[in-house]
Amino acid sequence: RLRKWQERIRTKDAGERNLQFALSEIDRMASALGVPRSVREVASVIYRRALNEDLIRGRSIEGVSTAALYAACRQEGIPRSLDEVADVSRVPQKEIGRTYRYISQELGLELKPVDPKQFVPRFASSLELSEEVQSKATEIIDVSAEQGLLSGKSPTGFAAAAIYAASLLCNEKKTQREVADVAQVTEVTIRNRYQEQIEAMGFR
Amino acid sequence: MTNPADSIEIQNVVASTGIGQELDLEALAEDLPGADFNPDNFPGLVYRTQEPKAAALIFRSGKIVCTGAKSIDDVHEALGIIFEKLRGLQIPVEDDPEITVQNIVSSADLGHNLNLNALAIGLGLEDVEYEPEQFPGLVYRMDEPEVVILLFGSGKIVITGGKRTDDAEEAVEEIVERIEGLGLLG
DNA sequence: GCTTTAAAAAGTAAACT
DNA sequence: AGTTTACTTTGAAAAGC
Repeated sequence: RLRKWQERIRTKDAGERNLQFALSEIDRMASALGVPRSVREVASVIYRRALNEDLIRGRSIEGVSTAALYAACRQEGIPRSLDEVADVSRVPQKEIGRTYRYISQELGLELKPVDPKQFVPRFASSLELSEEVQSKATEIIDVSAEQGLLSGKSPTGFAAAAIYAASLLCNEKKTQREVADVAQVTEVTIRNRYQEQIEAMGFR
Repeated sequence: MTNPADSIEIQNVVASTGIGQELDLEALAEDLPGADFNPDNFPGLVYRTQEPKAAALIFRSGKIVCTGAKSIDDVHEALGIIFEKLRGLQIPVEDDPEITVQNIVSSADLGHNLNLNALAIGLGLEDVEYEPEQFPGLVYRMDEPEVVILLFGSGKIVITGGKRTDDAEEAVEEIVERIEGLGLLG
């Protein structure tokens, strides 16, 4: 009947519009975060998969879009923290985290925990630190993680402390506040992780 | 050489029951000293017992949820106190209402630090949630017994979701076995 | 899904002194 | 910088939006 046709067209249009909205949101947030086009494509694929698996029911399109982008960044090895992603999304950080865990589980993404080392190049370059500081920070992360200090710790805080320590060791000192600001953690967290890492490195 | 199962401590028991009688919570809030009732926030009336320490959510239907008790005996004791209080208010309460344990939260100590990163991969990413950016514990959903275990870097763990006292003990034995099998227990 | 209750684990954070 | 308080996670029930 005519009504059924109209309804089908309406829902098809609505679905199409929703998909377009989601993809444009992914694009907007990805631009704001400065992630490469390849990551946006991965995010779009994740979003479409979530759509096909009917994972959006009961959740906001914006939330799933943001979570898909967060997951894509991780999958591509250039993670953004939930804080950073939340800054460019209109969905609260808590919901992004929950939605990420949900789609990650349902789609079987099986992403490994974020490696703090993956934050080093980006944080260090926005602090205008040298290549030398970056490799020192990477070494500090490896050594302290090897000694079991990473378990349960936030990867951003862990990376921030290592960068702070490396900047001191390489005579390119940045203050705890400066590092804390780019990593979006507190100075207290940097101080705490820094003490443990310095000890693990055999300094002090 | 201490057995991790011996370190198990029950931290909280959640149980439900009912008195088989509808209640006027507005009136009950007046007659029960210390009762909290904010129907705009939540439909249940909150009543806390001191000894044993527990909190009860009392509903208009006469159904009651008890939480915060440290043992199943404490749940029965706390609910017994509440039943008597209600009878004292001339409210008819069934002779001995059936009490169903819904969840037991326990803590334990495996006695060794854990490499949660290695554990996440070893236990299988499909059964594990480990997002240290959001929470420091690794969440592991176990099939048998059907419980959820939170594992921390210190080796301390939380077992929840079980309904029987034995669930925690079986879960600890099972998780120790699995971690040892992976060569990840100190 | 949310609301409320309780308790543990450990990390992070904010408000004070 | 140190302390206190509080929030993150897990699980379950209750009645109702």
